[in-house]
Amino acid sequence: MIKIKLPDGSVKEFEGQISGLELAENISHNLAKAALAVEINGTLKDLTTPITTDSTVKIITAKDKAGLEILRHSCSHVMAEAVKELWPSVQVTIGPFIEDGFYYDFSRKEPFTTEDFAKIEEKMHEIIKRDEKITREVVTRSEAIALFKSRGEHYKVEIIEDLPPEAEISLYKQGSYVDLCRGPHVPSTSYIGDAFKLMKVAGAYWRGDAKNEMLQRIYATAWTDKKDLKEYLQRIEEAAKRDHRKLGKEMDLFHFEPEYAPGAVFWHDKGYKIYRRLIEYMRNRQEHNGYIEISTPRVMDRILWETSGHWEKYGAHNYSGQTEDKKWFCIKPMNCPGGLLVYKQGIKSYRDLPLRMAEFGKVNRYEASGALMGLMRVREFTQDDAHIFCTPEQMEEECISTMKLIFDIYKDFGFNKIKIYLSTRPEKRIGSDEIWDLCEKSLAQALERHGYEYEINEGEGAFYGPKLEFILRDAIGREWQCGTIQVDMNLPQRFDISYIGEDGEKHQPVMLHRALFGSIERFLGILIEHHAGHLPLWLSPQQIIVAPVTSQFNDYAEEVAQALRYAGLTASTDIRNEKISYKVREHSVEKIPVIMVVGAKEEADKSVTIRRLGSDKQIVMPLTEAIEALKKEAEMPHKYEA
RNA sequence: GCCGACAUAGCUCAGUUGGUAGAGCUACUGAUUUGUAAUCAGUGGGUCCGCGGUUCGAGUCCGUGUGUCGGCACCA
Repeated sequence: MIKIKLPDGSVKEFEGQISGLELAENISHNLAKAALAVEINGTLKDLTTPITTDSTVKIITAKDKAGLEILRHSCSHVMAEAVKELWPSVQVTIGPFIEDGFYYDFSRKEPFTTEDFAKIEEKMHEIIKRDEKITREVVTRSEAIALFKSRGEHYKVEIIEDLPPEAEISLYKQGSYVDLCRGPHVPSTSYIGDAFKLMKVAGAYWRGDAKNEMLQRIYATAWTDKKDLKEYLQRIEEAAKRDHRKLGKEMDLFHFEPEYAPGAVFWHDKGYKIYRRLIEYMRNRQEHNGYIEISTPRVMDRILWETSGHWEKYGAHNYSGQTEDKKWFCIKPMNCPGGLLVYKQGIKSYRDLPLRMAEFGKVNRYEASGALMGLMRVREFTQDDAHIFCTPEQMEEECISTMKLIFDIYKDFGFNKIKIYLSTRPEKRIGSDEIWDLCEKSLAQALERHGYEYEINEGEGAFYGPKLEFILRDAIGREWQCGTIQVDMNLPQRFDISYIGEDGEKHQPVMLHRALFGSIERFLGILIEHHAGHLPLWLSPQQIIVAPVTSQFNDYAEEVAQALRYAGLTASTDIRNEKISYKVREHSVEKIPVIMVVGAKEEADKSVTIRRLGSDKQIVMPLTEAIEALKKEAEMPHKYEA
């Protein structure tokens, strides 16, 4: 007699062992039809797995996140089977589910083409129609190795050989296809349905290591039904419409010169206005949070980065060169040495700490050519950098207040969902383990004491210290890493900085590196995509266009624009001899937030007709009222008067 | 950097099996005085990414360099 507890709290009793499928059938016929897998005491298993002891059991369907993931994983096996049927000499490697779908990495000399996609998809539909049973089998290590060797699957053999000795080795079979896999999977191929699509082929290193061979990765998306698939494809289209590279051109914000300055931004008037506005905002917030601001040279002797350790680790990614006097200069790739040199001016007392030293520093890094991506990844960018020098006792409080500032600032830009990662010591690092222990512990403590949820990124810290990373989620659900706080006890040591403590003795301060936007360029790109170009009024470089209906009202249009400008708003007139619909269209494409149309009526009663970007409603109101409302809306959040 | 695709007018793109480059928008000129996402007509506009090769002949084929895009690796 075994007892099975179900998610609704009810308990069912059975004479002997029972499989997930039989259990589902026992609950309801519909559930049995929808069942894909089963969760036994918190572990996902195949539907056919026998339940032999008292257990808590949940039947997994495509409605569960886990169900959809299993479906995708099974679909990746079907794709691999299709590829093997079409090109038997191709070797398979790994094929996990991912967000929105799955991929499979293949080893094959000839590149896969998009024409191959149609063939593969057709074969997959065929396999699904065959409704091949998917079965699990546990084998010994030597049996598994022999099997995959005989099939010429050398990557699989390598995976098995690297498995820990105690690992259970399971095979999943469907038709003539066998894969090494932990599972679970759907019971047979027909469960997968037809809501999948091969998306793209890309290179990927075997085991994620650039030293290894490059495989061909086929990405695909898979859903429970066609409707979800269609929605997903529309989501991708929507994301393409928001692409900041496309919008940047349409809004005339910036351009690149791939020939002369790859990865460096040429800011146009409007783009630079936003850029300056972001700095103005951040400067304002920092000044009111006890920061001072400095500016240090962009070109300095490379000795500084040899001292910091950056040269050894990143030398090849720096811009540097020798001058006539045989010195090696380096365009700064980060601002820290500059800040440290400013700190070293004069003697610091414990009374001077915490010393929060900000710098909007332009830095250059020779990023790998393949890493460049619009404003998101560039070779020349501006950090909203700051270095906080403090005593070890102040460290936690400084981390907390910086975090509070970060969340508050992101809120002003419309980002409310923020993830935190704690990145710990990497393999290649400087400093003793004792220092690392202390730094990591204090960051974790700061987070936990104040109830922040976070995840750990093992080994992803900077080479001089652990870091907190702040990831924000945009309007269409994409995640971007922006802010960071890094605890550093190594550079203070290397640059030999100190303060005089209450005891009259010299002590070494802790250095926190922090950036909130991260890079102004990148943050601006994220903002464009987040708002799909519809920037809030306070960030818009051109807030208002006043368009007269005919040239008869040019004077009144100018009068309106003048009044708006007096109120501190950015307003221009469009007195071109064009139809009003033409002007509306053009300024809408340029993402101008407010279009004011003026004609006889408006001139007569000193009013304006307002059309807001993204709406086709027309609102008539007195000019004075409009100015007051827009002036209020255009105020920078958290603006403090000096 | 690696794998793959791509590079044609200011922009978006077409260009057959190799035969001497085209559309729409933009710009310019003129007409039109217009009430909320493209008024009409005319005129301009090209190192077909660079270099080399094959060929009687290359935007088209081959090699190479540069860059862009999609990923991977990297991200102080």
